[in-house]
Amino acid sequence: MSDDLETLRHSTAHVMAAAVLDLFPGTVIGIGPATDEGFYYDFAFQDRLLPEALPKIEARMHEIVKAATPFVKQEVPRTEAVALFERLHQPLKVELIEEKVTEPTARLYRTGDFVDLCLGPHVPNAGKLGAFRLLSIAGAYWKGSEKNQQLTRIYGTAFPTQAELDAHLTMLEEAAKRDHRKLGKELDLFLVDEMVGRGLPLLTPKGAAIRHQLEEFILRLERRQGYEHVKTPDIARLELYKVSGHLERYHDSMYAPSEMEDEEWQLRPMNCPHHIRVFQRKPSSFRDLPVRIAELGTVYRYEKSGEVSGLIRVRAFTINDAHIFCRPDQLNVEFERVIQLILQVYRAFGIKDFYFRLSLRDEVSNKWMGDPAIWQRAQDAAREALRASGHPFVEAPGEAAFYGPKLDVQIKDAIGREFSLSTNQIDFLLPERFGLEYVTSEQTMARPVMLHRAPIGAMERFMAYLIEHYGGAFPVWLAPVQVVFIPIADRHLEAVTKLAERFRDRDLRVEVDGKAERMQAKIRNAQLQKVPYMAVVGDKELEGGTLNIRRREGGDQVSVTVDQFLAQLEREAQLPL
RNA sequence: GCCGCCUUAGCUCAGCGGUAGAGCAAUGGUUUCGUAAACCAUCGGUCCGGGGUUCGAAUCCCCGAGGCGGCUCCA
Repeated sequence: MSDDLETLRHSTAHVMAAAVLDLFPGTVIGIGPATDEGFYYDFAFQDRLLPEALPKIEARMHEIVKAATPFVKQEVPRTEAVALFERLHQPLKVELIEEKVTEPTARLYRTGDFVDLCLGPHVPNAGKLGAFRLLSIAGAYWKGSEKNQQLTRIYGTAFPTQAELDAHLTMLEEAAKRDHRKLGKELDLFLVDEMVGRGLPLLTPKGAAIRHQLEEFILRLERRQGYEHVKTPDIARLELYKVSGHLERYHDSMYAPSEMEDEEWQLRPMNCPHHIRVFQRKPSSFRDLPVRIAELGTVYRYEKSGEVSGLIRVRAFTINDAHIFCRPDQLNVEFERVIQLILQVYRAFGIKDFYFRLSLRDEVSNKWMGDPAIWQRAQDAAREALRASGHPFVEAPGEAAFYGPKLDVQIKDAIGREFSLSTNQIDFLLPERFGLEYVTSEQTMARPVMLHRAPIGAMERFMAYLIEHYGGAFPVWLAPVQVVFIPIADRHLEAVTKLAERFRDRDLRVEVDGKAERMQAKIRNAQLQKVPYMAVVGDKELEGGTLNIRRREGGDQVSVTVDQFLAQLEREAQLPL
C-alpha cells in the first residue's frame, strides 16, 4: 500500500470516528488504523451497534466531507493531552498516552469537534477523502489481548476514486463466489454435519476423488525424493505425550485423554512422537542418516468453537507429514531440499501467490521449551538455508512452535484471510527428550537433529485452497468427474453407457447423463458442475465411431475418434510429477 | 472461547402476530431433441431445538445448538 493510500484510509477512519461520536455521544474510542484492504476503528458503544447504523454513519461522514472540515495538527504537553481526554471521557486514549507517549508532548489531530491522539499524517481536509464504504461490524479485544475488554470494530474501505472503490467491491463479490464452502456445496465436494460434529467435515464421493488424487500425487513425489512412508495409529498412551512435552505445552489443543483398564489414551495432536518411535526401533549409524519418515497422518486438535471454518480450520485433519532425522552437518542441505520440495509442489498446482514466513522465538512468551542457545542454532540454520534458496521471506518473532523455529508458507483465502499452508520446523528438542542417537564415524554416540516438514500441510486446508485457487474448475487430473457423456436421445443411451465403460476401465472418472432431459439442459448441468469435458453422442457419432467433445472453457466443439479422446484424456489425467 | 448477526422444503430464498409460499431439484407422464434450462402434473416442512408472552407465534421475549463476520488461537 502506498503512503498516500494509507493516509487517505487513516483519515477516513478519523472521519468515521467523528461521525460515530456525533451520532452516538458517549461512545469511547479505541484505535483506528489503515489496513491492506481498508481501515477500521474500534469503539466501546453504550448500546450495541446494529448493522443498520452503518448507512447512517456513512451519511454523516459525507456531511463532514461536504463541509471539508480541516485536519489540524497540534502538539500539546503530555499532561494537557491526558487532561483533555479525561475531560472528553476517553479513558482508552488516556491509557494510550500513558503507555506509548514518551516525549514531553503528545500529537493530536482535530477534525471539527473530533480530536484524536495520532501521529498522522492526514489529508488537509475532509473534502480530500476519496470514495469509501463501511463494510462490517466485528468484535475485537482492546490491544489484541483476550484478557482485555472487547470493543466493537467497524471495518470500511476507501480508495482515491469511486471507480477504484467499485472495482474493489466487485472483486470482493467475485471472490465470495470462489469461497470453498460455497463451491463445496454447489459442486457436492464435502459437508459438515451437525450430528457428526462441527470441524469434522465429511468428504463426499466427489470430494474424496480429489483427495485421493492429492494423496497419490504427494506420496509418489515423496517416494522419488527418498522418503519412507509408514502407517501409525491415531491414538497412543498418554505417556508418549508426557515424554514429548506435548502434554505440558500443547494440552489446550488436545482432546482429553480417555481412561481404559487403568491406562490413559490420547488422541494424537501431532505425528512426531509416533515417527520418533519408528526411528528408534533400531540403532542408526552416521551412514544411515538422513532417515526420512513420512505419513499422511491424521491428527486431532480441539480448536475453539469460534475458530473452526469449512475445510480451512477443522478439528481432525491429515498432515502431509514427515520427520527427517539427520546429522547436524546435514541440516542445511536437508532444509534446502525441503524448500525445493515445497516449491516443486506449488509449481505443480500453479500456486504463485504466497510468501515464506520464518517464525522465531521471542523473549516475551514463556511457551518455549529447551535451551535458548540451541534455539539460536536452529534459527540461524533456518535463516541460512532460506537465504541460500534465494527466496525472500519475512521473520515473525514469537510465532515459532514450542519445540523449534518454523518456516511457514503463507497464502490468502478467497476472502482475503491469511493462512499457513505448508509448515516446517527445525527441532533439537524432541531428539533430546526421546534420547535419540546415532553412532558416529569415531564410534561415539551423537544426537541427530529433527526436521518436521509438510509441503502440503493439512490435506483439508490444501484442498480448500485448491477449490478456491481453481474456482472449482479443477484440472483434468484432479477433477472428480473428468468427462460427462451426453446421449442426445434415449436411443443412444445404451451405446453411450458401453462407451463410458471403456473409459472407466482405463481409470478415468466419467459419468453418463441419462436423465430425461434435452441435450442443452445436460450441457448446462455439466457446465455448472465445471466438468472439464462433455462428450455428446448422437446418431452421427455412433455411425462414425466418434465423440463430439465440448470443453468446459467453451470454444468450438471438435469431433474425435474414441481412441483419440481416450489417449488425450489419459495424458491429461497424469499426475503432474 | 469472546463480540455481533443469521437459521423457513434437498438447494436458493419470500413471508415477520391470524390456515406455511416460490423457483430449482426430486418423482410420474408427454416430448426424442445437435451444444448453457422443453411442457404438464405430483410429492416434499417438528418454519434449528427448548421454554415463555398471547385467544392465537415461523413472526415477540429468554435459554441452547449450528452457521457467518471479526477478535484470540492456528495446519
